[in-house]
Amino acid sequence: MTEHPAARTMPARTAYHHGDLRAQMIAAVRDLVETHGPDGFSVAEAARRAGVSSAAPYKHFRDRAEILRGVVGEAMDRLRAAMEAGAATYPAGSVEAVAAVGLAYVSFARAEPGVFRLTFGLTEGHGNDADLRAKGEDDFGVVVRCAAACLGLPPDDPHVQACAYMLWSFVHGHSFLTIDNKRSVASTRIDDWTYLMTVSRAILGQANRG
Amino acid sequence: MTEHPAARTMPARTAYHHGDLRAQMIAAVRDLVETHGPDGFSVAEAARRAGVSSAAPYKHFRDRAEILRGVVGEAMDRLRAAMEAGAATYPAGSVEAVAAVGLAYVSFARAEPGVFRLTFGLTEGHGNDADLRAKGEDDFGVVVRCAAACLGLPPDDPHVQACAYMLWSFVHGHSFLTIDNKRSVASTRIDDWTYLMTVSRAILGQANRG
DNA sequence: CCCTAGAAGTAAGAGTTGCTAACTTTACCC
DNA sequence: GGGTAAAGTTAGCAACTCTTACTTCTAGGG
Repeated sequence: MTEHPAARTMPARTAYHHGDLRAQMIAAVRDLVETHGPDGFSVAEAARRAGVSSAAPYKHFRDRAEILRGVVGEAMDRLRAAMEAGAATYPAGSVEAVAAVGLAYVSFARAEPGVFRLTFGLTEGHGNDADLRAKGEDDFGVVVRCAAACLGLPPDDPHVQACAYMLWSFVHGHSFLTIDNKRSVASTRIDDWTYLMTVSRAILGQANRG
Repeated sequence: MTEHPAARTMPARTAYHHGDLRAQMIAAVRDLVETHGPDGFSVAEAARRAGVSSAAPYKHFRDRAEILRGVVGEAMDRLRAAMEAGAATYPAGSVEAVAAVGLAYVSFARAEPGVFRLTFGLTEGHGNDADLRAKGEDDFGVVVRCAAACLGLPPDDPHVQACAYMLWSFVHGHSFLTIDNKRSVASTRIDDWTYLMTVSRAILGQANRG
């Protein structure tokens, strides 16, 4: 799916065995993370699934952590795409568009809890990675733009930034509690959409109507 | 600190070498998790730090996961204590008390990001653990009671539950984004206390003044 | 068309880890 | 004191990460 830097230096698709082990490794790891949890994967097992020796991946990744970074980067791309798609289903500037972005976020977490947890949980090694940081800002940018459109303010307005951050932490927390099953602790069964609409309205309205 | 079940079956403090390897293991793992990240610990290294052979821990824990569960359980106890202490610094029923609970939560995450991440991130193996589940409900109970007092409603009121859940997901998300350094993505530098007060007021006020 | 550089793979191995099995040491209780 | 059981030890297996040295395939220039 995503085009990787390696595609530049490589004739793409015409190599020793696969020609595209990097992408296949990422896919395999994504699968493993999803089925066995974020730490329940091994590069050995992923290599096995890709049909190569356990040393082969090290021609494409420096170490285990870099493989994870690859998975996370790809996930962040997909998350952003999902958020943008969500926003696009409602008129720009509407509260619904904001809520839809949140729904896309939560849906992603629910659909791929392992990858989601990995993406936001394993920031030990790759927290300083410039590439991932940029992707993170891109993701946040979607929220910011929606909030800005809704509030009728420029995206760099401090109020917009504050609102976007609030929305993000809300949705992020909700996502985590959902996949951690902590949600059932509260005796209420809240519908995602109405929940997100309520929250979005509360946060955005607060600045608007004041 | 915390009294463990093992203390019952054991003469406590008068054994082979330590008499309390279980607690020392938990402490060692907590340290390792804090310094090397949630997956950057090994039971071998923890045992080494405790001054015992790498097989010794298995007399007290079934496996690696159970050690983690021990650390998480202890952390949840401390988190609850911190939240209760926070609430107690303001008059019962005040919005400040609610915000203080949130501040305790965020402070805990900031002080022990590794343990915090472990507590809420590693729900793969021990998500079904009854003990941890109970502790999680206890933690949530603090929020519920504060919200109930603030709203002047019984704790089992659906509205209280919904508000408490909202508050929790908000604070939870904020905590995670904070320790993930995602916070600096937003160009605003928000003070924790005013942030939490704003949020608490918004969520609780919404039902109150309507 | 060959031949060479280098990318992409393999096999073998060092070192660490999780966990088990079998044994030993210690403390308590009668 | 002797028996019992908890709490520790050593030894060892299988698996994993990552390295080194070797092989194989492909692309591209002369």
